[in-house]
Amino acid sequence: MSSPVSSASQPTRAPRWLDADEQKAWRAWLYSAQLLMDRLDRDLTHETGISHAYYEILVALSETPGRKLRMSELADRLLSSRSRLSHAVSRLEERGWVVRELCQDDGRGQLAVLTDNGFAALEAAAPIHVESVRTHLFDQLSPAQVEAMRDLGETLLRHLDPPR
Amino acid sequence: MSSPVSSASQPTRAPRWLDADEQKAWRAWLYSAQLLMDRLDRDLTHETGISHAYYEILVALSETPGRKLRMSELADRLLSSRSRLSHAVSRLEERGWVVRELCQDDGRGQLAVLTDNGFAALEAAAPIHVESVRTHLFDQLSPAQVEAMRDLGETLLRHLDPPR
DNA sequence: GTAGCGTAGTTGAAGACTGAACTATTCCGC
DNA sequence: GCGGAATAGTTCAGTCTTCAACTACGCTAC
Repeated sequence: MSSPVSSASQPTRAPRWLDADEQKAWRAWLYSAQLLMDRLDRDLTHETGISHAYYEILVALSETPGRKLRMSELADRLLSSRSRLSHAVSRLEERGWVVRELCQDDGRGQLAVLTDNGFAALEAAAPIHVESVRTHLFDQLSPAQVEAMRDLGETLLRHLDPPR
Repeated sequence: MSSPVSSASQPTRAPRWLDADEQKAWRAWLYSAQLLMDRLDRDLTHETGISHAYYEILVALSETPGRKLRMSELADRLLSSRSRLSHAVSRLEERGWVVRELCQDDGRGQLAVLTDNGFAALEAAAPIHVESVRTHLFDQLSPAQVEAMRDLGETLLRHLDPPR
């Protein structure tokens, strides 16, 4: 924004404030989302030493043929900035869970490759994480609520991250 | 966790893996939540210079009689750690939007008080933020979806943050 | 072939978050 | 009153994220 002054030529539209119901819905969604993400990350970090951010990187690599991905492709899949991913991969390299490899077809490219140690760490962590997701999410919801969650998520995704 | 070895006395239960539908629902929720929060924070930060975290502090204070709250009370309302809040309030103090005040009834206590400048900053930011929430959330959803969102949020809140 | 532009990825500095350690005050039982 | 436990809040060090600057390579047209 910039000028809070409302002028005749470009009148400031009246804000479309949220009504009480919308407030309630928004707050409930926001707080539950924060608490859930926080809880899942804490469970995972405390029980396995792997943060959820790192876990997602390992998962993405493990699901790929050859267990390797271009840095930019990986960043896109994880909704991460390239910078963030680059830092994170460096840390995972220090742990010996990932190595970087030059990309054959493109001299600019780098591949992040999951090591056997990295895969083993993921295998150990996965049951812990899935149990946590069950406990704090699916066990709390009816099948209809799960369906609603999916519908909601997909609707928002179509707007926020339209399929390219 | 600790030992990945399954013993006879304490057999490792088979992980309750997510099926394809659950995966889809979970991913859709997770990604949409990340994208939405990210988007709202960016809109607000770029257009007003106030991060969503700071904004929430200002809102909480503004809604309170006297526009002041105990640090711990504020932290609880915002689902924030005391440490995080303490840092954030220090930054807000540097901006002149909040001041700390000694608590009369409790010598250990501190009050965070919203200044007039802080209130003005909030007044300027609020229309921007509400428009952003409308655009990226409510404008995308049907009334039924809004209701489902609220139901979902409240259900999870009862589990994650049971009313004391 | 080479200039210019776009893309891939890394780096560094600054801000923000976390958990643990620390100070100061209050509460409670005796 | 007083010693010990609990509470309120801050601080520190370490980690993570962001943004902008930077290097390096590829692509296109001349």
